[in-house]
Amino acid sequence: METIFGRYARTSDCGSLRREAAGGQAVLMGWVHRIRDLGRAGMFVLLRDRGGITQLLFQPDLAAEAYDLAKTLGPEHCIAVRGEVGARDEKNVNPDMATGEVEVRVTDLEVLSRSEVPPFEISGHSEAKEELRLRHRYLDMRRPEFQRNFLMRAAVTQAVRRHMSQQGFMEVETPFLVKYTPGGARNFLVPARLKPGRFYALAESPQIFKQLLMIAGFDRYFQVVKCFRDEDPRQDRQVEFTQIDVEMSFVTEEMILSQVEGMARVIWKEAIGLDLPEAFPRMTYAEAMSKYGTDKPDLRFGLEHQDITELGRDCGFRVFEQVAADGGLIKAIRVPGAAKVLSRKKLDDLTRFVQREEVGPVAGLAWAKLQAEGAWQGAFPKAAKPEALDAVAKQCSMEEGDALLVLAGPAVNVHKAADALRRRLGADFGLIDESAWALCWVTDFPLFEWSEEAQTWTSSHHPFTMPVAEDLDMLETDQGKVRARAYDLVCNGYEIAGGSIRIHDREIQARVLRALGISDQEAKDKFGFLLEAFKYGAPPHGGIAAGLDRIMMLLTGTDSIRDVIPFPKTINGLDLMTGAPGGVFDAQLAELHVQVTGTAGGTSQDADS
RNA sequence: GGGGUGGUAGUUAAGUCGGUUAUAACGCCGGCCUGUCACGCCGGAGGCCACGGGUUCGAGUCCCGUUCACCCCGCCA
Repeated sequence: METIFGRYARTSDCGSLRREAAGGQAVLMGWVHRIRDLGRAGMFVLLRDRGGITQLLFQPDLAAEAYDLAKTLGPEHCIAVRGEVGARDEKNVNPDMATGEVEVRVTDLEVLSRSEVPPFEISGHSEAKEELRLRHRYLDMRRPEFQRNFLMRAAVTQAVRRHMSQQGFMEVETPFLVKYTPGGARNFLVPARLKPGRFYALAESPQIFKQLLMIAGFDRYFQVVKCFRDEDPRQDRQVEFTQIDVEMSFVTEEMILSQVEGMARVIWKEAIGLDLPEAFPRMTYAEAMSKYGTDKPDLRFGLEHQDITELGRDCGFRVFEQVAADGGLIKAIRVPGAAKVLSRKKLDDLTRFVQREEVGPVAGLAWAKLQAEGAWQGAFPKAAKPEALDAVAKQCSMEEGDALLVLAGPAVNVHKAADALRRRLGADFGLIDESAWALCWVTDFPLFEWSEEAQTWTSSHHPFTMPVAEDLDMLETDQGKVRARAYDLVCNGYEIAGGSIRIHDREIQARVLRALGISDQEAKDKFGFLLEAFKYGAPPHGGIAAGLDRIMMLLTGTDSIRDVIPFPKTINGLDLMTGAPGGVFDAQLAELHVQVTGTAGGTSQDADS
């Protein structure tokens, strides 16, 4: 038997052979996916590589030596084979396989690398625990679904680069090691060996640099770039993640939004062949909060919130009257046709759910059912004045057989609880169209948020966000009402991009910084270089950053961004495969002039214990 | 920082009220099988019940702590 590797090149990958190839010679290399030994009939081996899976046939009559060697194969052995492509008989065709019409009748087999029995089945159907899969990430990534995800990601990234370049954007790299700036996300810190006692920060985004690129006259910039944020990871958040970062000069919101819509169309087309609409619907932040209780509403289903605070003010139902009097919020969700389905037990369950949402106190969950012939059921309708009840029913468009769920309490809590409740109901009642792509712009965010902790106004977006022109007068007087020229792109309940028009006017910038309680000296210390740059003819500019990981999570239909990041970290920020973050030796710390005090779980002395 | 769920064979899970030798499926190993495709049949091996304490005559099971994974809040665009 001839050796194969180094002597023959692969004739194709394992996903390419079709009936037309029958009769020809094939050389394939890949991993043993599955083995079916039928004794004297021969041995079927599924060979897998990035391209797909091909069935190999080993028979004693065909090639005794190859057959005997094949008997020693095990799962995940890496092999090379050579043989004739055979068309399968009609009755042996496997319609579920892309290569199901053929098989390779192997005459030569070379074992390139044997494999121990892997810790979990790559070809299997039962999912191993996440912990184990992350520890052996390179094995998990062998699975065809994973390879499909990453191939799609690569295709999307390429399509974005191609499209953006065609649109006149230039790709520019910005530094990761940057100056620490307080506010916003917590930074990872990197000690500067050459300047003892000083630290770099890992960039949480290229924000300031892309603005400087605009001042530099680059006009249109984009970058596919890693960002670092030392905050607790989540299903849709990692400490390091990838943004498609975009900035443009001489633009208005309209131009940026339409540019991003074009990019999104390219992405969806490339990834799943879908044509998104020319323009996406828009709603203001105020509308989103009012109807959905969140700034990233899932628009694949209804169940909008109704604000019935005014109707509750003098309705006869004590709880509501009290909340209205206290300046709280009352929100109702009409659940069509749910009067029967929402049993007492189910309602109790939902009550526990909204109170368990750790959203702060809400006054429980009131409910009302409209039965046949206008008969009401529930504590609220029983206590409420008839005219108040009618008004509520009218506003909520109640029909017979509907149920109404009502939350009352402090506005922030009610929004949060009603958002959670809406999503829960949507899922429970199967109202979510899983095949839908509900993209939507949310605009007119508040410029500032009050921070209880710091007892000061903070930027909702960042300090360089341009206020809406007609709100400028309120910068000194009514900061909470000032709207920002900021926008988010939301898809199916996930924020997938966010950006703003930036301030290019030094006077407005100074007023915003003052509103944030940042003194001139402080501003100079923190981002003096940017303010300095604004002195030299800064063009009007704005931009956006899209979360590539989240977009890929949605497009691949996976439920965590971990599934579209090759080497993700756990919820504790650990890399279970490499053991990062690991300890370091004292000598390294000494060189950095860094001392470690608290060493919970591992000392600095035994590196990588 | 807070709340929740979980960790039992290589894997996924079951394990009753605290009580004999800890089950099953898949995988693995050996054998059989002339067309399988999640092949099938027969047999076999495989366990520090996450870790550390405690209660008890006796702990996989109860209690306390630790740790890891996942979900949520805080945090984070």
